Order: sequence, then structure tokens, then C-alpha cells
Amino acid sequence: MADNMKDRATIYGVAKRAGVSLATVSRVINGKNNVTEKTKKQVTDAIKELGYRPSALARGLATNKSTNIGIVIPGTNYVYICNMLSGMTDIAKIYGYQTTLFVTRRSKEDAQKEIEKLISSHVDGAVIFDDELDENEIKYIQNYNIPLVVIGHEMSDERLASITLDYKSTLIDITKDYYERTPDGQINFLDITMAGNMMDDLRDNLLQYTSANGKSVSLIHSEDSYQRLYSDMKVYFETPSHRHGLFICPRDSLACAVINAAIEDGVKIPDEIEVISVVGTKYSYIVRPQVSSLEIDLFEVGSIAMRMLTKLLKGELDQKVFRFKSQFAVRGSTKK
Amino acid sequence: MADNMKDRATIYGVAKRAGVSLATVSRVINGKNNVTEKTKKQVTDAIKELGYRPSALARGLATNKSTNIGIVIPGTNYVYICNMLSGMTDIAKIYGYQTTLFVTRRSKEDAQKEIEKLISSHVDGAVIFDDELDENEIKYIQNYNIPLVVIGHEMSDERLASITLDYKSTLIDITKDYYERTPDGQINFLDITMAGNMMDDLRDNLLQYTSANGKSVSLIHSEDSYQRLYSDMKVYFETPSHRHGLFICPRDSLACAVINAAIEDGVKIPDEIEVISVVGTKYSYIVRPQVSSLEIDLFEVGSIAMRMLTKLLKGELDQKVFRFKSQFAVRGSTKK
DNA sequence: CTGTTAGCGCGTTCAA
DNA sequence: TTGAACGCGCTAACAG
Repeated sequence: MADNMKDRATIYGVAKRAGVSLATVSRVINGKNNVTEKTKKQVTDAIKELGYRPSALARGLATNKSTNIGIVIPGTNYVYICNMLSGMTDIAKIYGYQTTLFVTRRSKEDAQKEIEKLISSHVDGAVIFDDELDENEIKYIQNYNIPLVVIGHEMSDERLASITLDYKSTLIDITKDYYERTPDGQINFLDITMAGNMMDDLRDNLLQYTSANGKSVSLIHSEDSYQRLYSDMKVYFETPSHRHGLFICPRDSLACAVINAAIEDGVKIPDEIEVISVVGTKYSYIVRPQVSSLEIDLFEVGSIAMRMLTKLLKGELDQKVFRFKSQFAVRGSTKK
Repeated sequence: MADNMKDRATIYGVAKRAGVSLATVSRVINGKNNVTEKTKKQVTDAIKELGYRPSALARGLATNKSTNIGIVIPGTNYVYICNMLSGMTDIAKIYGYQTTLFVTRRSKEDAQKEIEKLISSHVDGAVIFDDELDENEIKYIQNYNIPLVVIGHEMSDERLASITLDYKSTLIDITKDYYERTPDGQINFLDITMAGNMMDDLRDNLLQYTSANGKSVSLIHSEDSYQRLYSDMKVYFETPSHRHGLFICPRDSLACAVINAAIEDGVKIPDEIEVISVVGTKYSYIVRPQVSSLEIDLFEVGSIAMRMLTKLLKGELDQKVFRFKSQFAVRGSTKK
């Protein structure tokens, strides 16, 4: 490579150096086989000497393909999201795509801004996992003909596929089972602010089911912070009447906050209280006592989403809706 | 030509609709103030009617800026990496940058491939946190004039800044302290395959220090998997002579594997064995017993890295090397 | 097999 | 204040 690389070499420079036209250079770097070995070598030599790398920007503009796919997520601070992200990036790489992140931070406004960026960014497609966005907004993106895979809503169209995550029915099953074995049981739902639409739906669905069955769920409000919930619960369990029931928590770390606070207040688990985590990750079996949780392999969800998208891009996707149902993993924090 | 863009309006369409030239449209969308209110309105109306969104690709080609910055990381499966990623994306968003991911999967070959993609991708700059890459490879990227912030190596140049993470000296302090209070102590280092250069350096540095002081460290080889290490350690602790010493683990979850295996084998913590995690995350204080760990706020590292990069892009960065020293957080898994 | 030419969508002179 | 023309780096016809 040349020492002086102040200006990046372009296809013109390579053509000139190799003594051929730029069309020939283009053929070589794109692996078209109608080029003589000899001229091919001239070109590759020139490329090496100049340290030439094609500009993805110019290429994208010319081909109307960016080999770039957008990923819309609320953030990268939760383990389950990162597992999913990991699945996506793995598969994207296999198919030769780059991924660019559009982080929405659990705010509707922010989500809409990011969507605008997504549209401008000229990605070849996108995977959306963000429950701030409703179906209308998804369809809005569709106006720009961006192939989409949506996680969390069931929708499909010519260039739109989706994956649903069913925590709802599993949670109802658990509830049913809980009341059967504990007729006088008490269910407590950790109602975390800004937990997202999915959690809100889950809560509402639970409330509806229980009230239809003559039971009542008590909501415990707190914030999405281990520390905060932990100290809240330390106080909570000081009240003797609070030391029983089933506690439903959105995520592992919040379930741990409840469990740790309970234990330190002398509450027996699972004898006095039971705890489950809705979105289980590996930490639910790492901590002690282990946390019973609803599980969906989110790494797999991520990989399948990305695989669906690559097929969608080729127009080869037939099954446009994919459903994941969570499995209840019974562990030490519940009796059954 | 892909049918992807069949309906998408371009700047020409807007110009036509508004009855002006495309230069005027360009002025409007870029907020230049030398446009009459009246024509401005014509243009913005046309934009709304057509749902026009400028193409970042074309814009990037014309301006030689992509408003896109690259992030090179080994993966998104570890909590500490995701914390850092989170810090980066937060700040990038504030400064109006998109982020595209280059995932290297802890393989040298893969890392080099991703670097090539990074160069082609025409990002305005990049943050690199990947200890597979050595300094020569960083300099190679520099040939392409891509402003860089490197995490983990101390280097600096006109368009290169760096952040160092000092776990080394803290670990040596801990070691020193351990031998002082436990003269006949035994240090065990969990030597995980593919843990990366940083961990290898840490191990070598520890071995060097201890041997220089007439002590010896025993290496326990295992793989980067909680499950695997857990079962390995369950067997390990069955041997009575193994039930003592200080165990140094790369990450929280691996420390938990050691701790859980030990406890289930009847080993007392911290009385018989002590355990520390090198890279501590919030899980080190969530689990019980809590894990003593070396801590650096990686969210902050990520945000500072990104902030440095944005300044570097403006040529306003003076302090080009930033050092983070880990703090030893003493918790229940060690005596002191 | 190779070169010429015309775009891809946009920013930016330079005139008017 | 506005418009015409050119260029960013590359691909894709179409000729030869």
C-alpha cells in the first residue's frame, strides 16, 4: 500500500494505474468472470498498490442496495435485548449485511424520530423490536417500501413479516394453576413505570382474567431499577400481611430485587412468597434461589427474525408469521 | 433496478411539484436561510405531499460525510459490552450520528474482515473495543483517514485517541494484599479459552508478579460457558485439597459458576475459598453471596469514548488519552 | 473481452 | 433569491 493515503483511492485511480477503463475495474472487484486473467492481475495489483477499497456509499447509490439492515430496539441495557441483538448480528453477518442501530429509549417521540432516520438511512430492510411503535407506525414505514420483520406484533404483508412472543397465555396458565393449588392465594404484579406496551398488555390481560374469575391482583408500583425496587421491597415486606402471595416481575434482575429483599426481611421462599420472572435469561438459573421464569430463547428469535428478513429481501419467504410461546421453567422461587 | 424505490420521491420530484429547481429544495432541507418564505412553503408543502425523505446515501456521497459512526466489538452477549455499547449509542444519538456494528466474534480473521468492511462503509469515525486487534492493525485503519477512538490500547495521533482500562494494577494490589493476610494462600486463575488478549495479558502479568515473589498461581482451564464451568467446578471441589484459595474469574457469571459449585459441594465462602470477578457488572451485587469484583463503569467508558470521537471529528479533542482504573469492590465472596 | 456513456440522489459552485 | 451545471464514486447498459 502506498504511504501517502491522504486521499482515498477511487475506482478512477485504479483504472488509470492499471491502464484500463473503470468498467473493467468494476468487473474485477465485483467478480464478473468476463475478464482476462492478465488484465485482472493488472487491476488487482493496482488495487493493492493503492490500497483501494470500494465506497459502499457510491455503490449503494448506484445499485440502490446498501447491504445494510436497520435494527430498531429500545436500548442495549437489558440482557434479553442483547441476546436478541446477538442473534440478529450473527445471521446478518452470514448473509453479508451490516447492521445499523436505531435506539428508541422507550419513548414514543424518540421512536418516531428514529423511524425517520431509518427511512432516510436507505437500509435494505429492518427488524423492529420496539413496543412503543403501534401497527399504524409500522405501516407508515411500509409506505417507503422497506422490507420489515416486526417482533411483538402479528402482522404480515407483501414485504412485512412478523414474530410474536407469547408470554400471555403462559402467564394465564400459571395463574390458573396457582389458584388451583392455592385457592386463597394473592397475586402481586410488579407494575414498573415505562416497562413498555408488552408489559402493560400483560398486566391488563392478567387483571381481566383474574377479575373475571373473582380474584384480584394487587399492583406494586416501582421503577425499573434493581436498587430502587430492592429498597422498596425491603420496606414492603416489613408489613406482616405482605409476607405471602405470588410476585410476578418483568425481568430477572427485578425478580432478584424482590427475592433478596424478602430473604433479608426473613421471608421464606417459596414457602411464604413465590416469585416469577416474565422474561427469563440465563441469570434466572445463575442466582440462588433460582428464579422460576417464562422463557423464550431470544437469541433464536433474533436469528430467525434476521433469517426471515434475508428471505423477504429475496422474495422467498413463505411463512410470514412465526410464533414463539414461552415455556414456564419451574425453579426454586416457586413451589411448583 | 430494485423495485424498492418505485414510489420513493426524490429531490427532483419535490422540485417539480413545488415548481422550483432542485437547488432550492436542497437549500430548504438543509436550512439555508437565503430562501423566501413563500417558496420555502411551496417546497415544504411538496415535501409533505410526496412524503419525501432525503437519501442519506446520496447525501453522504455528495458531502463525503455519512453521519454514521462504526462500532467494533466482539459481540453483544456479555453484559459489560452491552453497557458500553449503551453508553456509545446514547451519546452518538445526541450528536446526531447513527451507529453501525462490526462484530468480530473473538476471532482474528473475523476481526480483519470486519475492519475491511469498516473501511468500505465510509463511516465518519469509529470506536474500537476489540482486543483481537493489535496496534499495527489499528494503524492500518489510520491509513484510510478514519478518526478512531480505541479502547484498551494506549495510542494517540492526529486522528486517533484512546481509553485504557486498568485492571492490571488493581489485580496486583489485590494479590499483594491477599498474600499479606494469607501467607500460605493459593491463587487460582480461571484460564478461559478465547477470553481475549486482555485476559491473557492479565494472566501473564499475574504469573510474572507471583513468580517474582516466590509464589505460584495455578491455572484452571475451562470454557466460556456458565454451565460448563459450573460442572467442571463441581468435580473440582470434590477433591479436598482444592477446597481453599482465591479464585480469580474473568466475569460475573463465571464467578457465579465457581461460587455455586463450591456451595453445593459444601465449600464455605469466603471462609474456605474466596472468589473475585475481574469485570464486574451489576450482577455482582445482585447474586448471593455478592461477588467481590474489579469495577469500571463501562457505560461511562462508552459515553466518553463516543464523546471523544465527536470532538476528534471536529478537531477539538486535546486530551487524547483517557485512563480508567478499576476499583476493587469488596463483597461477600472475599474476606477483605 | 473491453471501453464509453449515462445515470443513482444530492450538495455546491457560479451566474443570472 | 433562484437556477443550471457539475461532481461525489460506482454500476449497468450498450457498443465495439
